[in-house]
Amino acid sequence: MSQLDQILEEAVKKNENNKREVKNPLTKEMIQYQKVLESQQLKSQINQQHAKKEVKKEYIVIDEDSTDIYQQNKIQNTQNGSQKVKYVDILKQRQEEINKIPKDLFKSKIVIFFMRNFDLSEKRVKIFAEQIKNNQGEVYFSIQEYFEKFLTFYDLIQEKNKHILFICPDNIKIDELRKQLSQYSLDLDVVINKVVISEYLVEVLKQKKYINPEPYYFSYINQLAAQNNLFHVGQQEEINKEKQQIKNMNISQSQQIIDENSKQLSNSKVSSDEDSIQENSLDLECLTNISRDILRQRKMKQDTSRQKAAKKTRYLWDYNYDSEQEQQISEDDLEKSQNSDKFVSFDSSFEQKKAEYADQSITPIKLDNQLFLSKVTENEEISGQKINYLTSFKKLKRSPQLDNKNSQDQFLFKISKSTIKKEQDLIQQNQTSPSKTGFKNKNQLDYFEVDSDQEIQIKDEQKYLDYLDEDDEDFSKIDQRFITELPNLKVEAKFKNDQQLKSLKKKDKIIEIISLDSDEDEKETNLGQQINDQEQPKFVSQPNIGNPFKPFSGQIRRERYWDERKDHFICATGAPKENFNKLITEELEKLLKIYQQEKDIGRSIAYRKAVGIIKSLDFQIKSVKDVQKINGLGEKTKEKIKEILETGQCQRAQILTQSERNQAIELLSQVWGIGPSTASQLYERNIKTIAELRQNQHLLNKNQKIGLQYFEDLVERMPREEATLIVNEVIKGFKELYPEEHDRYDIIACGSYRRGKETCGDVDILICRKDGEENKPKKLMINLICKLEQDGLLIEHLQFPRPNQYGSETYMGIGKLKDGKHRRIDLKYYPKDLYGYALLYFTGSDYFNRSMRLFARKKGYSLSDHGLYAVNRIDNKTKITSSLAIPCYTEEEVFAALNLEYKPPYMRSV
DNA sequence: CGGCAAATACTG
DNA sequence: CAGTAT
DNA sequence: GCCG
Repeated sequence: MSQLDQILEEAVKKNENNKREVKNPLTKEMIQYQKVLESQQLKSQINQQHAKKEVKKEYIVIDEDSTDIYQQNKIQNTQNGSQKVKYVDILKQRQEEINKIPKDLFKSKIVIFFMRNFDLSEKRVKIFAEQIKNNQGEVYFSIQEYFEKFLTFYDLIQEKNKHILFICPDNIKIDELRKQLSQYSLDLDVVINKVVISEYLVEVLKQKKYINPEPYYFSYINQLAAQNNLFHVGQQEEINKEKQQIKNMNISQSQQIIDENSKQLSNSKVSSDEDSIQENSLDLECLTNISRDILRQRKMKQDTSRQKAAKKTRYLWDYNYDSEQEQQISEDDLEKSQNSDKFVSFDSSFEQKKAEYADQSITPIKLDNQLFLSKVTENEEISGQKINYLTSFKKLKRSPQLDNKNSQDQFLFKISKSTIKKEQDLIQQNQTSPSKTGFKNKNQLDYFEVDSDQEIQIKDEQKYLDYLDEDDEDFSKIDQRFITELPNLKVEAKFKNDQQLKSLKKKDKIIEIISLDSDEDEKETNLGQQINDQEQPKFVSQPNIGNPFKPFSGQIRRERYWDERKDHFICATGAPKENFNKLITEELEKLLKIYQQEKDIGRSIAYRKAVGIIKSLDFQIKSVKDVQKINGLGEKTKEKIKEILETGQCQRAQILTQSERNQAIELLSQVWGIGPSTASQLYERNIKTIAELRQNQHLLNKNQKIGLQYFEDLVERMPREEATLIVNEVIKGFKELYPEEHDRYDIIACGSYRRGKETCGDVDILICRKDGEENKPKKLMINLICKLEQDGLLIEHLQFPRPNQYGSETYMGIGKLKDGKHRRIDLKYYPKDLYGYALLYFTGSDYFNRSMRLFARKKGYSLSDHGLYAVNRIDNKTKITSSLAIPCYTEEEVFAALNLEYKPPYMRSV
């Protein structure tokens, strides 16, 4: 039995377990059909892999002449003679392709290329430029170059009405573009419809309606990929035929095909003994692909059910979520409601694309990412050059044409041969895949233990590692197994004792239900107690398990390295109760606010950090020398501190806050739903005060209008006592709603309230099951909200809870006590597994969270309100996450997992 | 020079 | 899908 | 703006 069959069978079994399979024989046939399809796919993949071996040098031209590779290979190939034609063809093809673009597109136009990080090859740009010049157009290779030709302002005015076409790389950051343009007093929003992204030039042109939407063009890179059989271009009919054939078969026939295929599979394995490792690794790749497919299918199912739920919620939302009415909603109603203008369409973009292309008799191309990547990466040794293939891969992924929302996680990562071997041994030993359903006994976990002497050297992976600034430590040896997505490698955990295993089992509901120990039965603490200002509610106490992931020496070293340096992070030091440098932080916060408004992310982060650092000091700064050596405060900041110490204020801050524009923007962005961008847009329209805004409400959306309506109340911070009253009101409502179950839930006010502040901007209320069980009454949140609305607490709803993939729900609204003012109220429900993470997150402060997350990141984890995951970051945008979070049931455990000292909430006000 | 926390929802 | 807001 |  091949490994494929095992996986498939497992998937089928899982289906059975999940009661998805009906006894209807049709379903069985469908599964069988699926199996056949998959095995066919496998076969074709293998064939392609074999074919790949023979023609190796074809794919080198991905990034043609931007590097020397092209030249090198050109020479090689010229000597070789055989492949020369290929390159000539490509050049020709490129010319042809460009010729297809309507000539008058560039006629008499000014064309500016953004050459920074350009992803069009120089040759192609030259051809473009030539063509433009032939059409009486003007070409510039930077905005600067364009503006340099003007001697006087008068000259510039003359140009005003000319049409400028910007061509820029598709990886250019929109902010950068904006910045560049603003240097020349050009507003991005005005020119944006003249910006053309290079790689999908024609696609974009089509979308922007510059040219007729004729399907004559596929972007170059796609063609290249198509040449190399990476797409199924034009094969769709054949595939459909084949599919139809398989569908018409009966089970025994299809079984034959499966058998045949698996025979071929095993034959191909035996045939080349000398290359056995590679062959087997091939197998593993296929396995990965297929298991990923299965995962994807499962995810899609989840998605649809989630979409349904979302639709429903939306329906309820727009019909005042009458719970009686809800029961009567029929599928038809939902369908109708979805089609009405009122509702957002949930169609994925790929489906839309498909529909768009339907009348043009084009089948949208689906990119086989894995295959593509594997082909591309294979060439890295030949090239001998450092090319970021992953980036080019991502470009493909981002393509509007190919984009498919469900195609995330389709990366293929190299696994070292030794790892693969270990993996194979494991599979042979166990015969079953210890994937998520695995962990049948403790022994199975033990194999994950890696002796530090057996450290595996991996050179290939080096370039993928983004490990930091290291002189003394070589982190490149970290074993990639830690992050691999192969089903049986998903989690690599080693457990010190039974307790850890138990808690993980419990968390993931892995298999059997564990009989609860006496110590866990005891807890009945804090049930329904009133929130006490000082004493924090305790979750059912769990053994402090620390971090069960103790993977490899490289990772251990990495963690140690950062542990030694953790005093650079605020989350490790915390803030004293008192702020000794109020004057300084206040002034710096003014600057911070302004930079935030101006969207200067860099500076605002720097100032946020500086403010955090100063808040964390437990002494008063008397001279600059006191802060001389602190990491994070640079020259400029120190200058400003000096100025504040001497004059009591920062001149720059004063000047900036006094400007009318900044004042207006600050005022306007205090309205809930209006941020700096909207505020500055409003300012451009000459709206400077709330009264003026009230007269121009047509410019606002629903939530912004609500925010504006209660503006005067909402800008005020409420006293702590009022927040307590609101929380009590919510608890009271919850008790009345669920008289029997209420004491199983913790209802905690987080945010600045929990940090012990005297005033609160809003009330954050976290609802979480505390007795370790997890079966939430359906519609808990909706019911609670309705109830609170009936009680007169909630006045307006800003955001209604919707189900998300983690099972958490968030509600945002505006409430009011009798005789009180309107206040912002957030209600959040989190499943019990996320209790610690959620509490940590909503307690803040924002900078404390950032600092802690950054620390986690440096150590090789990813921290969010959904868990602490072991991750590997391939580049800054791509990360691979272990599928299981490190189980932390309380805040303390999160701190412990990161080897940080626990900080009580009042110390987190940085 | 590139990065700076992470994730979600809504809008147009 | 980018942008905005939280 | 600061860091590496």
